[in-house]
Amino acid sequence: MAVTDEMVCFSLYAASRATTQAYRALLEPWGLTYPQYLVLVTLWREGEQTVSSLGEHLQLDSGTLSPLLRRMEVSGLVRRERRATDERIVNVVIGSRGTELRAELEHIPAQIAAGTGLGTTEAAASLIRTLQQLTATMQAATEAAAGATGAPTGAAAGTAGAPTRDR
Amino acid sequence: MAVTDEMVCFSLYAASRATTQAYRALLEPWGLTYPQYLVLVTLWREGEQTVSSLGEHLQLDSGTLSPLLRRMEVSGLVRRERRATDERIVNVVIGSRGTELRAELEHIPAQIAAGTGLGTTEAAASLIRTLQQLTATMQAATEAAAGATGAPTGAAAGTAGAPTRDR
DNA sequence: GCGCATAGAATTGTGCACAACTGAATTGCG
DNA sequence: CGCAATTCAGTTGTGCACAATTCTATGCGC
Repeated sequence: MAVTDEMVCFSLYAASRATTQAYRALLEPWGLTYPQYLVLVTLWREGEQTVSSLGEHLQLDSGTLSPLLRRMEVSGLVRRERRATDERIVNVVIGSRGTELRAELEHIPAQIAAGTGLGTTEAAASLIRTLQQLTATMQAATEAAAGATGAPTGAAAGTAGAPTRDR
Repeated sequence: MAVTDEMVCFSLYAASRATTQAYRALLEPWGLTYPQYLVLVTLWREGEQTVSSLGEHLQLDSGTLSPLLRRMEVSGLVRRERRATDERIVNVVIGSRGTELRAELEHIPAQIAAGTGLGTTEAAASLIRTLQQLTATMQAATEAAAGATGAPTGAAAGTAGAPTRDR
């Protein structure tokens, strides 16, 4: 039923803010935000990244990442270096402070795990699957809607409205 | 396992942004944001609210609601009236434009429902229960951490506003 | 009545998100 | 080669979130 589905969205919205809040409390001693923490974790696990590849991992665009990475560079968490062979690309590398924090923040995942209240790994895995499927479906729906809005006359438009994005 | 629980948090974060995005696409013709839509729905369903009671419903504080309601008042979506018997309290009432939109936005829940990809009402209800429990647990954990000022390394010493440089 | 504590909303300041745009570098095609 | 199309990061502008603070009105004790 429609109203129930809207409640799903609100519950997501509330739960997301509650978890971000939990991270905020845990990360506050280091002056880190949750998105900054996500960048660090990505670099620790995957190594050097471009701004775009970070954006794919975290599903964020340069409008969000650029200022975020600038702040992280100022505090020595990361370094940004233009790639010599292609000056358009910026490589994001873990910084000295970022390396230090890897050990200091080791306890965070366990603290979060304790806070979720999800007893079994299976429950968590199941929730992840549901959420990922929801995310994918919603993104597809959004793109479909974007193509349909704007009240196009339906005629003309031989120019193939979709900007052909391959992922 | 700890890493899995962190993935739950990231999935929540991603799913929340994906659903907000879907609402953005649907609400864009009316220039509404998702939080603004939530305020309208609350007023339609519950009637006149104070800023505080709205905050309880949506789990938002006055720092978020005050500017949001000011913008909504400018566009005639709501009205704000200081209560005569207690000038501290501001009653938020649906505005003329807000009343009009009730009919115009009637289709939104169904469109969202179509986008969730959650087949049965039971699946949605189950997800809602899981998310609400997660929200409650995380909020409790956050409050507990705030009270204890956790920081297991013995460091801590907030110094909020002075990011990094805690040595 | 007076003073102080408290409640409720608004303000200030920071940091995401995100749409739209800019600007530089590179690629591709004639 | 020459140049238009594309790619990538950054910038601009708006609107949440949220901590911390401020401002006003009310309540309470004396």
